Amino acid sequence: MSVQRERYDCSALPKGWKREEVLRKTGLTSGKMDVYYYSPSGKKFRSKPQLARYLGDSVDLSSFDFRTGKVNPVLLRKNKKPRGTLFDYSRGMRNDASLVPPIRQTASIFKQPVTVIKTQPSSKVKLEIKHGLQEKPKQLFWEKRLQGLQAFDAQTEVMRHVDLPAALKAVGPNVEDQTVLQSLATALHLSPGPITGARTEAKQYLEKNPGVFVNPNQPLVAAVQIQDKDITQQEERVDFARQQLQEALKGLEP
DNA sequence: TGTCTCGGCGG
DNA sequence: CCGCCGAGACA
Repeated sequence: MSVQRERYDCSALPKGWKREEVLRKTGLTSGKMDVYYYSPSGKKFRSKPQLARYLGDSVDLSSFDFRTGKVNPVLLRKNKKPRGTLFDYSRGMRNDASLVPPIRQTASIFKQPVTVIKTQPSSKVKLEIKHGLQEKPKQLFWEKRLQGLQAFDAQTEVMRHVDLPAALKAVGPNVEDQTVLQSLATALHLSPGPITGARTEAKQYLEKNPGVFVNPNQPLVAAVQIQDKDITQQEERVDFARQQLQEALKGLEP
């Protein structure tokens, strides 16, 4: 009497997974089809979210149509990677709040971030609402939160700390060399503008009043003067690296 | 207690 | 309209 109780293989899913269709026979929703999936171990799944939670990222379900059980190349076209990109650098990246500069916190009653500017003489409060890209406020010395993080290689061995070139001097209270490096690397990675380092002419005031003398958009490193000597030195390094690469490629020839 | 089934909420 | 899930019915 009860129709279609059979579970069929589902080609879009790994081996062993079964798909089942159950027709509703009575009630207001009579005629509606319910679709279920069964894992190789027999666990029943009644929705795509439930399936996705179970499979994690072992199976990409972004183009999987739960209802039909097939891969649907069209329709779910939203999550397309931009073309021309060889690697998706965001894949596998940790969503680690400690690595992200502080973002603007806004009470949920507001529709968008609001900047309050107090004008000096009149002491009148002016509201400025910005549109488009918001400038993220940065906490002073926020890079110090990177302190103590260690890099691991593929074999999960801790990588040796890198020695800082003598020309790179830390700025700020109790900033270690490794923090300078982390701060610098982060700035190169995140900052849209040039990295010049912090101003140093006011170093004696800086630790007393960082709010005035520190530019939070720059890494915690003193401004560096690039000289011709540095440029030629770097050119030599690049030259050397290219030669080594050439040698290595020769070794790969058949 | 576990499974089956339909209702119904919210997108 | 439909995906998803709660919960009643039933064993």
